[in-house]
Amino acid sequence: MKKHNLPHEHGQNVEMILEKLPTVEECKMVAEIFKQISDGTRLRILWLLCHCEECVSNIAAAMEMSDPAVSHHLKTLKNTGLIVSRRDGKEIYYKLADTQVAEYIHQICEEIFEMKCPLK
Amino acid sequence: MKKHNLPHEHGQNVEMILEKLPTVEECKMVAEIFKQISDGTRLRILWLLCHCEECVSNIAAAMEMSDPAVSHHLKTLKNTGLIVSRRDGKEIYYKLADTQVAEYIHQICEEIFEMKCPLK
DNA sequence: CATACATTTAAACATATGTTTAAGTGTATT
DNA sequence: AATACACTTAAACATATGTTTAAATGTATG
Repeated sequence: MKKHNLPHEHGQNVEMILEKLPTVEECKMVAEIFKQISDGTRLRILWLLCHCEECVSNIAAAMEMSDPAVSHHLKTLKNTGLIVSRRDGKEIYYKLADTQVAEYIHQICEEIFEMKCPLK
Repeated sequence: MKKHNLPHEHGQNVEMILEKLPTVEECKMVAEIFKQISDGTRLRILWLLCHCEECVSNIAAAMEMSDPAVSHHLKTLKNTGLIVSRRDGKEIYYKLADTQVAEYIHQICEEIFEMKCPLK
């Protein structure tokens, strides 16, 4: 239980809150997940993979982006464990991972898009 | 309704899904929100402001960071509308904004920390 | 086994991001 | 009005990130 020496003392009980403050390491880990959907392109790719399994060329075509650019994003999404891949012949298919975190991010995507675009 | 000419045709009905694909602009907007919690430091600051209203010096002390660094993050959080500020004398207090999106991000923070740290 | 296709890797680049240091602004106190 | 305090701004910097182009890898097909 670390003692936080705050320069100012106001009425509130901040010490108690600071005891529950997540550590720098915890925050880094969690932020890493959100970093995946902090880029418009990658969020869009992830949205697609939340709704179907697709190969790289098709994802690239849907995004109107180059294959290497898409491949790069797929790699980071995969490294974070949000998506998985399988090879079938010449093609490699990507889709959302079947994990608690991935499903949670999926849910967040659905909800936040509804929130920002209430007319749809 | 745009026609997406995909290079490959697999069994699934991707066209129907692509019609619902959020636009580049929508994704950029939404990603901008997640960008706020895609940095460990900023996520930690936001966590704190989800739980109390505090002045810059105290936030900086709690984070063990310099005032300007914290001030910079507060500015971007404020620009995105996730936090608000008020001056009281010499000090400026920041806290979570009272909006649907801010409350939603708050909720996400709580849940994801529980998810990543099930022992707490 | 040579060729074409699907994807990844690597190098190069431009841009964005987070932090520091120093200077500037605004508010209270004497 | 001079000083101290709280905070912001600006400049400078290092690092990270996203994209392109070209080359490399892996897989199927004639």
